[in-house]
Amino acid sequence: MFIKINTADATPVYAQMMQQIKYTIASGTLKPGDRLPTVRELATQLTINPNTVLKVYGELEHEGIVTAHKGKGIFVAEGARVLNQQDREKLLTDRCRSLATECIHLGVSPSRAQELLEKEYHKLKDSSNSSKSDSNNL
Amino acid sequence: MFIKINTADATPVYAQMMQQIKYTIASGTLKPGDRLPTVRELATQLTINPNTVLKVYGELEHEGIVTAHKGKGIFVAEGARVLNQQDREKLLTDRCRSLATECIHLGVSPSRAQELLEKEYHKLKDSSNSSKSDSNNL
Amino acid sequence: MFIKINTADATPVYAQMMQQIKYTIASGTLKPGDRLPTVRELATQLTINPNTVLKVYGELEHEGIVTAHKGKGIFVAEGARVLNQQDREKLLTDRCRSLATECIHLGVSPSRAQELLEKEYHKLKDSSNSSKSDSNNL
Amino acid sequence: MFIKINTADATPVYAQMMQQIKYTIASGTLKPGDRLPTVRELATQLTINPNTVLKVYGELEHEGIVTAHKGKGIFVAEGARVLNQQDREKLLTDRCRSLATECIHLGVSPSRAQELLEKEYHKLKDSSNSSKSDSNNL
DNA sequence: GTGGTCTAGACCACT
DNA sequence: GTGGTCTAGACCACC
Repeated sequence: MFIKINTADATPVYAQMMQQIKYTIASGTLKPGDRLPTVRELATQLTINPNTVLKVYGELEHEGIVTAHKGKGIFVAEGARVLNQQDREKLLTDRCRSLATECIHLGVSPSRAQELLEKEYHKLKDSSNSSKSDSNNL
Repeated sequence: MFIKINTADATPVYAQMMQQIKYTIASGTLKPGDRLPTVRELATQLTINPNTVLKVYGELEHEGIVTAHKGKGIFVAEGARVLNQQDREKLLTDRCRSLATECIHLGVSPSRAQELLEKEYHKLKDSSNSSKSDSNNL
Repeated sequence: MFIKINTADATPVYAQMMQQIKYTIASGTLKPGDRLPTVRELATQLTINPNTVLKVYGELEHEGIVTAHKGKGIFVAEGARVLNQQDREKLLTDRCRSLATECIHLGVSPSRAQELLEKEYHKLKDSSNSSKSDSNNL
Repeated sequence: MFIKINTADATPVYAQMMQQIKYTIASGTLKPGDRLPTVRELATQLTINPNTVLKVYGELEHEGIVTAHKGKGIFVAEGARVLNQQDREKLLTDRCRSLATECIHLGVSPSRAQELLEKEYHKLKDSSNSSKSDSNNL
């Protein structure tokens, strides 16, 4: 699979996994209805505890990104949107504030960040629309 | 003052602080020999526990990025590395990709994120300019 | 504390706890800002594992009913509403369907259930408005 | 047919089924000697695994509520207890209190819940009446 | 064999 | 001493 864990990073393992799974789905590498690796598969592959994977999948299910079916597996949700406009704005604002903070510390102009954001966004969109040339864009 | 803690982020407070201080030094905004805020200043300003700040400074000193001088304060070490523009862009690109991922999952347009980014950036800038009585400019 | 776990019940321990904590808050026995028992307290008192309590508190935080502060404790949230209208309706409809199902099986008219619902609702509301006579209404 | 499974509920499928069958018998809707649906019927109708139904019937037989006759089917046991009106109200009151609790946390008026309750009740009734070709009336 | 609950206990982040 | 992450492993519900 596609996940890399950096245990040296202070970011919790489960948070790293969530970010990367979200990315994989956003990029179209995994599409609605697709089955994700089983809890045990991911756990053994990443040499982490199954409970950690379980937590990740639980959180993703809470966010409406995947749905679990006992005895069957975990699947990418059919595009269900869960958060309302207000919550979305709040979440996004948090993220943007963090990014703005980094711009300041790195001494990079926000317009450059905006360019990069747009570029990355369209990369993701393009790769999710074309099922074939995924590998180029990762 | 430029440090902003995002409690919504899963990243621990101390890690956020370290990253931001490192970046500020890496960008050249803080130069070798510059004095950092005292433990007490930072703690009261960010409304966090002094022990947390102490830990951050201890860790930074351990990494050779700052050096403590008893009774004087904490200073940026002489050997502190400054990243070039390319390195900084690479770091920023990672963050922008994460943000783009969130945009897709939240179903929000990138232009909205760009607006928010700009808004948050200027908010941060304004708040740092208006606090002229800060003892230093970290 | 106020929680009773029935291990004979097929309902998971964590679900029983959530229901009862929600009830305690809804009834006003616990008010916004009040501190809940610590993870370890609840765990030892109910002779269950701290992780189970942690899961309960985590879920409640997800639902916006409590907020956690590291090193301080867990507190009843200040009345934050998280779900949007659509999600609320969905959740409530599920609950009503379950209740309707029980009415049918028990051979009780829905109007009787409606009466009981109204009665219980006002009991909760009354007990949350009057801080003094709580014990009577439990 | 009267059994409805609510997958959103944390209560396991088999437990929901057992409760509903017990209640139907307790209310006198199903009387001693009445025949229950076959395992296969119930499984296909509720789109669940036959093993789950098998387990439910096995458990009910173990509790002495039904008796299996090879080649004939499953029947309500002669000694099955019928609850009086008061017992049934007590059960229902518990559920109504839970629903009232949810109303408060969701910030929804009880009258809205009452509407939904009525709506769901009639939906269930209609669906059970329209399925005349069901082999029995559980 | 799949996801999910629960236990037991180590270790970390923060006050 | 607080909540939170992670591990290790048993057992259950469901397919």
